[in-house]
Amino acid sequence: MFSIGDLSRRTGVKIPTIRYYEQMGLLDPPDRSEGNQRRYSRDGLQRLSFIRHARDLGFNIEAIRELIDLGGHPEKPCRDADRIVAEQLEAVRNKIARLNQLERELHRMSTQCEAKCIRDCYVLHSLSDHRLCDTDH
Amino acid sequence: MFSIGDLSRRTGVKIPTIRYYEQMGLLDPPDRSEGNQRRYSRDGLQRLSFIRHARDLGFNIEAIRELIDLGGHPEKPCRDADRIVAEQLEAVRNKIARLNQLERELHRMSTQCEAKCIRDCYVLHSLSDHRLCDTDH
DNA sequence: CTTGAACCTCAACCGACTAGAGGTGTTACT
DNA sequence: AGTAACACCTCTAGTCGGTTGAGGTTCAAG
Repeated sequence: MFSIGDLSRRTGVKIPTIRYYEQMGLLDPPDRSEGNQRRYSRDGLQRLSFIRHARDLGFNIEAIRELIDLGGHPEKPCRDADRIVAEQLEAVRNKIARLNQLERELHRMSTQCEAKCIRDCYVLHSLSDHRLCDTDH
Repeated sequence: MFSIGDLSRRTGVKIPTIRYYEQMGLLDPPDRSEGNQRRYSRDGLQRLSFIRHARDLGFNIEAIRELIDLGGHPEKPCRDADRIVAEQLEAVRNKIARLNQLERELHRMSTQCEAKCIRDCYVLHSLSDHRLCDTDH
């Protein structure tokens, strides 16, 4: 049996976050000690590791709930799990594309300013005037 | 003079968001009509465009506040503006690096699963077992 | 003068936590 | 058995950057 602190140390998930996951229904309410403290089984630990890993990969709480549900129905086709991952992959790729645009724009801003004072600062001018931008955003 | 709706249409910033920016001190409280409705000058419109552009580039409210303050002191050196942009550029690059890792991992998950049902689904197995990952996250 | 769209304020909500107050349980050591 | 230190409990409120809705007022066209 593990205390909430044990789980926290083993998974790297902070204690209040573990309680939050319980409240959100991602973790089943564990047994309690005589003094009402949470006592987790090895299953509870594995479940939390799963959640941690999924969060690290950027899945939101709702998606994780779905993935957990799927895990409870081993006979079902894994089409749904594939779909959830595919959606997440697309979301990540979109973010990357967007951030690459921003990176170019910011890099351009930071290298083109040769002014000595704010009055002529390229940074502030390009923030004020969209036409100085490369990409449309 | 522009109404808040005019500003919204011209900048693409939603009306409650404009009021929120005012509350956050990014926009000066504008004049009001007889009936207490906001009436913006061309300056107000430009200020909001500036904010919109900076938000699009990912600057947070605090950074935008700093940039606006800098704009009010044209004689100062633009070192501070450069620093803010450089910080943002680094933050964006870090996010990109992280998302590229996730992209690889998710892509691997989504292509390696050839199972027909959840029991053998590679997706769920790799979420459960960190050792199946390429990168450390 | 009326109608309907646009506007006002205020409060609550979103996601995914984090922080703090005020109180109780557990454990190691004497 | 007592005590000190630390871990844990619940509950509330705060974070960021907004969004949503209720309930009421003003504006502009016909």
